[in-house]
Amino acid sequence: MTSTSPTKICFNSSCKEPLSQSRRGWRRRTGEFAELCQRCNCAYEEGKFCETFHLSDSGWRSCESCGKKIHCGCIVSFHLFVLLDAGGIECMLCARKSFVLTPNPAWPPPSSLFLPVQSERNKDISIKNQLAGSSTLPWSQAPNLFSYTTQSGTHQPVISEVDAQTSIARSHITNELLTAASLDKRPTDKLSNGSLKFFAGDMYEKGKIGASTGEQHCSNINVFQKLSLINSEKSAFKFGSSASKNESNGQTKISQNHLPQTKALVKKEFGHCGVDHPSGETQGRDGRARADARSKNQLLSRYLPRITDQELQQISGDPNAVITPLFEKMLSASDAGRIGRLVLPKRCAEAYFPPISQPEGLPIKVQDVKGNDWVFQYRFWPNNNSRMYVLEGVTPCIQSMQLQAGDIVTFSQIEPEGKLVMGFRKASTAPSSDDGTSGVFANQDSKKSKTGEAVSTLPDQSSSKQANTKYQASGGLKDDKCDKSSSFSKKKLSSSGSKNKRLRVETENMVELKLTQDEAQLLLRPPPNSVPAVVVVEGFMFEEYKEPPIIGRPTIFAMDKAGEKVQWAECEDCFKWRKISASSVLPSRWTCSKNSCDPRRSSCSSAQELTTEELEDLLQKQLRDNGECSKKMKQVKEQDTNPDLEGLDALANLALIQEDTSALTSSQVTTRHPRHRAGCTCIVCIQPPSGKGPKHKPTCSCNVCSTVKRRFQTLMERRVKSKSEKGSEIVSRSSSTSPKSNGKKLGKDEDLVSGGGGGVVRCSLSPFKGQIDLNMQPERDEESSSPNSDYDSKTKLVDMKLNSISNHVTNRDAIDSPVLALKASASSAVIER
DNA sequence: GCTGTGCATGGTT
DNA sequence: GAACCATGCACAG
Repeated sequence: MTSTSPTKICFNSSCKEPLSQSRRGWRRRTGEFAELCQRCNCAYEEGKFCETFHLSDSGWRSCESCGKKIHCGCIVSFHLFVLLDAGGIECMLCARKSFVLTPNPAWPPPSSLFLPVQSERNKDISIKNQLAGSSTLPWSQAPNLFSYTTQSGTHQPVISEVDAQTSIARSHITNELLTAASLDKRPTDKLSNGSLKFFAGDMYEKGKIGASTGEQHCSNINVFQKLSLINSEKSAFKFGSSASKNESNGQTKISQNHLPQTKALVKKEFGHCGVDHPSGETQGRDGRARADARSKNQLLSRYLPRITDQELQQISGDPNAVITPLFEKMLSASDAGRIGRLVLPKRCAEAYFPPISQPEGLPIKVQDVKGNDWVFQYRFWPNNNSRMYVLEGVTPCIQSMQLQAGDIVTFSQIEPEGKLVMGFRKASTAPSSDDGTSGVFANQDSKKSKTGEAVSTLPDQSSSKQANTKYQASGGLKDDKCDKSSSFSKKKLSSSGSKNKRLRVETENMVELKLTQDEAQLLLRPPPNSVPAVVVVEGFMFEEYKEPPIIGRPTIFAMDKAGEKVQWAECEDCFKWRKISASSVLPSRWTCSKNSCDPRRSSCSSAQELTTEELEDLLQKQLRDNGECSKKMKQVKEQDTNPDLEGLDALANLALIQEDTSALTSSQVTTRHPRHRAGCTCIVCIQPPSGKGPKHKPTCSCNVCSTVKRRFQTLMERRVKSKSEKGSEIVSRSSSTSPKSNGKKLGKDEDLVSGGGGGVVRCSLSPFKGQIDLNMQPERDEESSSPNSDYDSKTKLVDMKLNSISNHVTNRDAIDSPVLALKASASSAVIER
C-alpha cells in the first residue's frame, strides 16, 4: 500500500482515475483514508465495491447460511462477513441473525500466514500450557511495541516482520475478536468451541484462504486498513482515536476526521479490547474457553484512553509520529505505593502486552513522556483461575512522574517505532468532570519531548472539552453498540468513579476534596431543612439527623431582621458577606456571582449588607456558638495557673484572641490552618505559613523549636504521670469493648482518655507512637477532665462529633487521603448517629 | 522489624 | 454468578 500519489488518482487500483473530487473510502494503515473517485466511493458506500471491481478476482465464498457470495480476503469486503468456527463464512446479515454482531475480526497478522507451525498450534489451542512461550503464536508478536527481552526461549520474536502496525492491529483485531468473543450466548454451535478457538482457528483458516485466493499479503500488509474496514460498516467503526498523520501539515494528532467520534470510537476501538490473550494462553489457564466468559467484549470504560491529541503529541515528541492510545488506568493506592506493582487491567494486558505463559513474565521497556526508558517486569499471578497482570518495578517511574494514587497513567504506542509510551495525567489538575471524562496533562510544563523540543503542556481544556463533548455525542450512533455508547458517558461516570471505591471521587470532586481531613469536616453540614434530634449516649449529646450530612461551604446561620432564618456566606473574592437562604448549600468556593438569593448583591462590586458592627456581632456569635471563644478564653485563664502552658502557647492564644477581637471571620480563624481549631497551639499553627519563615535545624533554639521540645517534654511527663495514676483503670476499661459491658457509665474524662466507647471518643493520646503529635493539646485533655471545666456541653458536642469522625477516619488509614477522609467522615457521621 | 513476594480475600462490576 | 482487581496477609529472606 503506497501513499497517495501527488497527482491524486483514485486509490482503487482498478480505477486510478484522476481525482477531481476525492471521497473518502476505507481507512489506510497510515491512518489516512483511501481517496476514491465518486464512482468507486459510491460502490464502496453501497457495499458493492468488490462486486464491481473484484468480481473476477479469486476469493469469493458463499455465506454458509444464505449462500450469498462474498469476496473474502479482500480488504474492502472484510467487514461483510465473519469466519465461522466450524469453517466457512457467514455474511454479516446472517451473522447478526445469529447474534454475531461483529464484523470479521479474523485477519491474522500477515506473518502468521507464513508460519506453518501455526497449524500445530491450532490443533490444540485450548491447551494453554502447551502454548507456553508462544513464540509461534501469530498474535503474540509485537516485537517493536515491546522491547522486551526474550525469556529463556519464550516469546522469541520470531515474526520480525510484524511491525508495530501489526501489533496495534493485533490489538484491534483482538478488540474485534472480542466482540465475537462475546458470543458466549450465541445459540449456535458454530462457535461452540469458544471464540478464541474460533478466532485463532479461523484466523489460520483465513490465512490459508488468503494464500489460496491469491490475497496473500505481504508482511506489512495493511492490517490497519483491514481493520479500518472492519469499522467502516455504516457505523462509526472508524479509528476514531487512532492517531493519524494529518496530510496537510503532517502533524501528529488524532485525525480530526475522526475526532468527532473520538470518545465514542474509543469505545469502538478500544472497547473491544482483548478478553483473553490472542494467543489463547489465558483461555487455557482455567481451561475455560474465552467465550464462556460473560460478555466482556468491551474494555471497561475506565480503561479507555481519553487522551487528547495534544497529549498524544506530547507523548510522541515527534510531530511525525503516529500515536495510538492503548489504555489508561487510574492509579490505585497499591499501584502508587511502595510495592511498585502496577496492576494492569487484565484485558488491557492481554490485548496490548506480549503474551506471557510463565508467572515470571517478561521485562518490557516503556518510555515515559520525558523520553526516559524504563524496564518493568510484566508478569502475572494466578488468581481465581484467572490471572492478575502486574507491572513490577514501576515505583521509580511513578516517582519520576510524581504520580500518586488517583492520577492516571496512559499507555500508548508510538509508531513507527512501536514503542510503548507511558504518559500520565495528574488527577489534581483534572478539569471539571461534568461529563466524567478525565482531564489534561499537568505538571509537565517543563517537559521536553524526545526531540528536545519543548512541548506545550498547558492544559488543553478546549481539546479535552471538545473530545468530551464528542465523546458524549457518541450516543448518536445508531447500532446496538452505539446504543451502549449513548449511555457510555453515564457508565463511564459510574464505573470509573465507583469502581475504585477508594478513589471514587474524581475530577471535580477530586479537586474539591483536596482538603485536609478537618477541612473536609468543616464542610460537613447537617442536611438542609433538617432539625437534629439530640440524643444522649453515655452522657454525651449527639445530634441526630435523618439524612446524611451534606458537604457545603461553612456559613453562619442567623436570624434576619424579619425573623427568618438565613445564612451569611462570605465571598471568597471580595470577602463581603452575603445573605442567602437558610436552605442554600454552597460549594466549597463561593463568590458573589453565585449569589442567586440576592441578585442585587450578586456582584463583588455591590456593597455589603451588613454593617461592620453587625458583622462583628455575627462573627462573635458564631464564635460563641462554636465554643471557640470560651475555650480560648479558658485557655488564657489557664495560662495563669498552668505552668506548662507558657511561651508560644500563650502567645498563640493571645494572638487568636486578638484575631477574634479584630472580628476575623469564623472561617478566617481556621483558614490559616483549617485542620487546627482556633486556639490550637501546635507547631503548625505557631509556625509561619508553609514555605515561609526560617528553616529549622536540629540545633535550632528558636521559639518554635524550643516550644516543640518543651511541649514534648511536658507531654511525656504528663503521660507518665497519667499512666501511673490511671494506668490500672485505663487498662481495665480498655479491655472492655463497650462502656456498657461493665454496666457502668463512663464519665467524660474516662471516656475521653480511654478511647473506649465504640469509637465516639476524644482520645488525647497521640496516634503516632513515639512521635510528637503536633496536634496534641494536653491542656485540652486536662481541661476536659477537669471537674470544674466550663467546657460546655455544646462545645463538647461539636468536639465530640468532629473528633469521633476524625478518629474514625484515622482508624481507616484515611488520614493520608483527604478524599477518603471526607468520605469516611461522611460515612462515619452517619454511622455514629 | 523491615521488605519483597506470592497468593488469598472480598468488594465491585 | 462470574470475573475483575484492589488490597490484605502470610511467609521468606
